Amino acid sequence: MFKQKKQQELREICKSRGVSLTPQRQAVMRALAARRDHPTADQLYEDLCRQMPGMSRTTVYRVLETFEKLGLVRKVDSRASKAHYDADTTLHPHLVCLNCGKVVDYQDREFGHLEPPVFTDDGFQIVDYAVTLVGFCRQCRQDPNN
Amino acid sequence: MFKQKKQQELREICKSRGVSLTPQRQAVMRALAARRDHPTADQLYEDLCRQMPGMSRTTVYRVLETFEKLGLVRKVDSRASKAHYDADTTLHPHLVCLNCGKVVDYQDREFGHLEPPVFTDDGFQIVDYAVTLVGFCRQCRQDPNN
DNA sequence: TTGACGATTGGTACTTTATTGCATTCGGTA
DNA sequence: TACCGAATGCAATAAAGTACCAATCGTCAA
Repeated sequence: MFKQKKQQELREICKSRGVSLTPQRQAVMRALAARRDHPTADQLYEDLCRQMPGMSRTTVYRVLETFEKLGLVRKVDSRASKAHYDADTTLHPHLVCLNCGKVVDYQDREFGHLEPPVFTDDGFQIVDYAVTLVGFCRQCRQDPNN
Repeated sequence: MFKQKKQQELREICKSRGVSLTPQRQAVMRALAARRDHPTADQLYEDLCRQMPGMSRTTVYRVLETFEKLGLVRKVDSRASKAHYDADTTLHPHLVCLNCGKVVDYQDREFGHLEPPVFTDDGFQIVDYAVTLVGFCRQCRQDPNN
């Protein structure tokens, strides 16, 4: 199961990078990996408050930032003015709903596979890319008021 | 010239959609179309303050929102937690710098041209998509402190 | 197993980005 | 040129994210 795998990876990375394996970090990873969508820091904070009273919003933001640096999670590109996080760091396309802002995986993980150059003519170094499909999720098409 | 073309388009769209052609709207369009990168609302506001004292930040936000609804501008997808705007509404890939956050066009406008389905198996309706190349611009590679 | 040390956390305050409400002013039409 | 609804400016507020610092915790060596 993905959730277990990520907990395992978290333990290994913490160990090898000399970073503490705190209950908060484990909880954030568990909460993120448990979701099939790609939540914002605040959405995760809400999940975590229930499971772990006393959890601080600041900590959630910081843990996610740390995870990003460790390569354990990724920020998802979207038009929305807030960061969405994905525990699956392999390259794959996302769907973003224009109505509710939800971010989920696109079924065909190979869709939009590209091979950008390492450098552009301008000297811009490309290290990553994202393919984002934008539209309206089924729920929002049925009931546009969320 | 692109700037002139967009001013023209603004006049036409305002007329046909029964929306006022205010000096503020013209100024925002001029300021946005004049830039080769894709600025945030606040960056535009700063440009505009110089050209048009008394211009309000709120107005810039509202005008951009209106333009988006009218199809005159687009928000650019990015990992950053703020909205970047592009006056070129045709589909083309962007480069985003991870260091300074700058958003610019990728030279090869045909790169990453895709044909996503109109509906996914989940019933998600796809109306648009974005290809974003992520990395480090030349300036930031030479001087990572901005 | 314990003690010490540096890393991490929680809380608060603050910044940045964006939105809302409302009185005033303005653009477009008659 | 006067009217009317739309748009603006200002101030207040909301939402998203960051900085600071004292208190606490996880890790490692003894």
